[in-house]
Amino acid sequence: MIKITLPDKSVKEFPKGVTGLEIARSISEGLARNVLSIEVNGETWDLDRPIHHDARVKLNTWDDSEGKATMWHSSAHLMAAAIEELYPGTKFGIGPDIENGFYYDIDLGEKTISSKDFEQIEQKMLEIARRKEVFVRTEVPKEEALAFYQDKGDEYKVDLISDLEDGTISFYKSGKFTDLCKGPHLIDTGPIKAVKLLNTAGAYWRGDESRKQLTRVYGISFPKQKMLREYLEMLEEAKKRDHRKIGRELELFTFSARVGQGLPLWLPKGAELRENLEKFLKQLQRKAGYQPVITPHIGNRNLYEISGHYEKYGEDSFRPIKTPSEGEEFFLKPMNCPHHCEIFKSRQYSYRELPIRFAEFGTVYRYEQSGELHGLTRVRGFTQDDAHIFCRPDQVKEEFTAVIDIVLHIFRALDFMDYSVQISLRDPDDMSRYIGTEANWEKAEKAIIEATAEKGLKADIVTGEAAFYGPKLDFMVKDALGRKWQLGTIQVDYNLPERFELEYIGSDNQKHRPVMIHRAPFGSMERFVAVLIEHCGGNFPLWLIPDQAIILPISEKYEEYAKKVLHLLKNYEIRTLLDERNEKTGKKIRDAETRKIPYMLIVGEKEEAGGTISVRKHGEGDLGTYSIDEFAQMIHREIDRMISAR
RNA sequence: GCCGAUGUAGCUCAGUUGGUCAGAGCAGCUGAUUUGUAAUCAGCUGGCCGGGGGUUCGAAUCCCUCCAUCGGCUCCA
Repeated sequence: MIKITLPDKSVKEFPKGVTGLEIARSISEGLARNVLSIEVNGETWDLDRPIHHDARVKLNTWDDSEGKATMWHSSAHLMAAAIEELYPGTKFGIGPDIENGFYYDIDLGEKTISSKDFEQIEQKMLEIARRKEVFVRTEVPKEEALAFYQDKGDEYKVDLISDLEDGTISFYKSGKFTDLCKGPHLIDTGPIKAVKLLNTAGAYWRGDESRKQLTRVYGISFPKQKMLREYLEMLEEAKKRDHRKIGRELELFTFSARVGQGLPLWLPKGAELRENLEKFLKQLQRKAGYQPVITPHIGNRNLYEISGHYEKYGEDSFRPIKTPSEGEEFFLKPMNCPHHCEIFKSRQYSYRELPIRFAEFGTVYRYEQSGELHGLTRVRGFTQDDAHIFCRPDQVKEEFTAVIDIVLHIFRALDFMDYSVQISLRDPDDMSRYIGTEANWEKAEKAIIEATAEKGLKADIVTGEAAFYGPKLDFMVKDALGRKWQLGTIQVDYNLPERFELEYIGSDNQKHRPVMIHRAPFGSMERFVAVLIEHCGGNFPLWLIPDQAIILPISEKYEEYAKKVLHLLKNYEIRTLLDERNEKTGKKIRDAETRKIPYMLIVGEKEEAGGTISVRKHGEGDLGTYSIDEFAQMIHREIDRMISAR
């Protein structure tokens, strides 16, 4: 007998060799019907794999992410099986489960596959699923596995197996389809009741641009048809929050092919929104001891040779601008730091003056590959809410944590609580990608890790994601469709101060090298606004929104009174519009609701007589009658509540 | 940049196999209406069917090419 410990700490005895399915059945028939995989001492196993030793186990159902993963991984095999039947000769790459569903990378040779073919594949998948094909695990020696795929002519699998360690290699077979796979899988294809292929994409073999591009087919599956329907509805809902759609509807920004792709044009409402954000941060920065600086949009080639940007990005970036007679070369600035370094160099600093904090909403231009551009989140010209802190080595941690505080303050003010934090370190196996010494990198990475821990932030540590001059702490947020974007970033840099030979005079009257902290709490205004739009669905916080209120006169008769109210509210610094159109009140309300204006102020006979306004709140409805003063106080209180740190 | 898809009025979309196919709703303009918490009525304007080239007696529709957009891949200072 062996002892099996369940998640609730209860211990049950089973005969040696008991399987997950048998454990589930011993608990209840219902669980046995719904269980998808089992975790044995933290490792996910097939339900029919015998357990020979005492173990902690957890039974995974659809409600566990591990259960979904098992389902989706098996669904990837199911899709591959369907594709192999429909398109004989297809070669298969990899087919994992992902956060929402699964994909399989396939090579169809001369054939192509597109969304038109999806239905046929889905039908075939369901047909196979209904047969309840059992997933059979077999283990074979490496040579045998290689021979199998060499025979089949599938060079991708051969490539995969060649990289595996010698020994036995596991295969899973269900029906006619056999696949190299370490598992685990469902018992059989039965639980897969609903499938939907979502899209296709080109994907380089092993993520390497220089290798062949395979066709990646994305799909998702569910144990119930209803769940699929709900998932598709959810996707539709998410599309409604897409910043590109809302940006157009609310007239925030646009693009023009004539101006150039990836170059956003901010419309008046969008510009006002952005200015409100900038004002907010400028105020915060002034309090935190930042000094504004302003630098030009281009810089001499020499500047970027010193910073290392030229070597790193010169060839892949915009071409230089040349002066006609002197033959000088200038680049559109890709970053503000080199300019700020030169500002620091413009005079001598004492250790007593540090830290020096230079802040600039600096617009930068980067060549992004055309296929990478995406609304406001990935553009070729954007404005960073940039600042560079030049400090003494002993001030790094304190300055770093102070920046974290600013980022978190902003996130709170915008009710932006669903973010993740990532520490990006260098790739120790490929130091050629970076500038600077080992010792400097170690110091910088240590500073970030310690400061982050001190602030109690739970950060994922990712190697190989650092900037070329230093490690980063990034704040990431998901968009409406679940894609992750980097917003705020804080970077510790020992390298650029060396390259620019930055110095300050220490208490010992000697020259010392400062440390630089690069930081941008929003990241870029463009990307931040994009994510903000999707976060609030265009219903911006009251303090930020361009138009806070709109006056809706019942008829032309009350226009004079409406103008008086408008004047009063403007004196209260409430951003107010007046709808003077010759329309019925219902229409004006509908339009104001569509424009997502927070407050609608209806004025007619009653209001004019009493010197009041009828207040309707966006998305909520009639709030009743207020005096102008009362309303103004209410607005200001609401705003204060939002922007004061909670 | 690569793979795949898409491109018809400002916006959202119809347009059958190439042959009155240049359409609708909203928006806009002009009038009428003087309006009380999500759409008042009527009339009108508006499109080189993304650009260019080709096939054809004839192209929004088929082919090539360029541009832009969308979904991924790669990249992201």
